[in-house]
Amino acid sequence: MGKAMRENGKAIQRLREVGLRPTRQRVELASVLFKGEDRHVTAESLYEEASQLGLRISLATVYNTLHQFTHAGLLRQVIVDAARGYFDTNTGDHQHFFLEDEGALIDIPGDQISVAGVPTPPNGLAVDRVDVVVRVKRA
Amino acid sequence: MGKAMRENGKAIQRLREVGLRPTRQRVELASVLFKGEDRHVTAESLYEEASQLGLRISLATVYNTLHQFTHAGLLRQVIVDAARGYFDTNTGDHQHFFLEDEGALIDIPGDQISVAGVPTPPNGLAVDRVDVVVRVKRA
DNA sequence: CAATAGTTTAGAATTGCTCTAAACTACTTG
DNA sequence: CAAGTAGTTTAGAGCAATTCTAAACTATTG
Ligand SMILES: [Mn+2]
Ligand SMILES: [Mn+2]
Ligand SMILES: [Zn+2]
Ligand SMILES: [Zn+2]
Repeated sequence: MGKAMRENGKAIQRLREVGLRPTRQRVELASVLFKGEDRHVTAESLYEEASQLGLRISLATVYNTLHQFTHAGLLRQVIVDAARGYFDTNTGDHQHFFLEDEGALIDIPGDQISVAGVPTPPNGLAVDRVDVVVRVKRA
Repeated sequence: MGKAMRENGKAIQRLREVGLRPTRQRVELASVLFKGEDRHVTAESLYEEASQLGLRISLATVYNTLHQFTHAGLLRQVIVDAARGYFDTNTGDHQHFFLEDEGALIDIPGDQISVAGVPTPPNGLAVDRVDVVVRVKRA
């Protein structure tokens, strides 16, 4: 029994838990995304990576799957760049460094950073999330 | 002497100060942008507004002008939505509520909100800016 | 095993934005 | 105050990221 196969087993279980049919494409993408450490991907970068690994999945499916995983709570979206959407396998409370030169994201643990003094939202609105982006550049 | 004409006078002065030729298009857009209170616009929304006012300016010029004003320090860009770029007439230190349902921005004064515990950036990098976006939704 | 509901896909479409290069105009200089 | 020229505007083409469409496919259920 290969390593990929065991990874796929875990992915299938995970997909069932959140109510998504474990299709070949979803299982393969979940295996790639959740295999090792937390990571940040774009649709295009994940499509590239999957293609490199020999997985045959269309770009449209990568987009669909990223959104489905996000709705299911397996991923979260990070908005740091007006040109490109990022998806994050770390769904816990945390913030980001954004390396503007290379377009890379680095996690900042949620308990390390704190935002104080957020005013009460305008009437009828509730805070959904507070995002902190620390934009960094070559010194 | 009409009100618009006085507005234009101020706009011309302002453009000269930052080294931009006061062309008809730049003067008109500056008048619209800096007439009253601080505001947040998208290229499309400003183009719409100018058109409504009978100002004849192409969309390409609106894009060019927004970028030129930003480089000149008259505007700043705000990244809150992966699909659309926002420009802000308030260039001072402040943060934002983002109303996800309507795509609107509301300023939070910079002295009201504070971010503590930002870690030292990775080697060779320096903090350019710390952005806080408070995403709010219908309660 | 059907039947069916959900999924994938190629390719077209859409969106927000940038580029090109030709026409135009603000500023300089004689 | 005429050129001259450097900078500006613009229509339209082009582009990159993303979404849509609708026909082919597949996981699940009975
Ligand atoms: Mn969006
Ligand atoms: Mn886009
Ligand atoms: Zn992250
Ligand atoms: Zn603002």
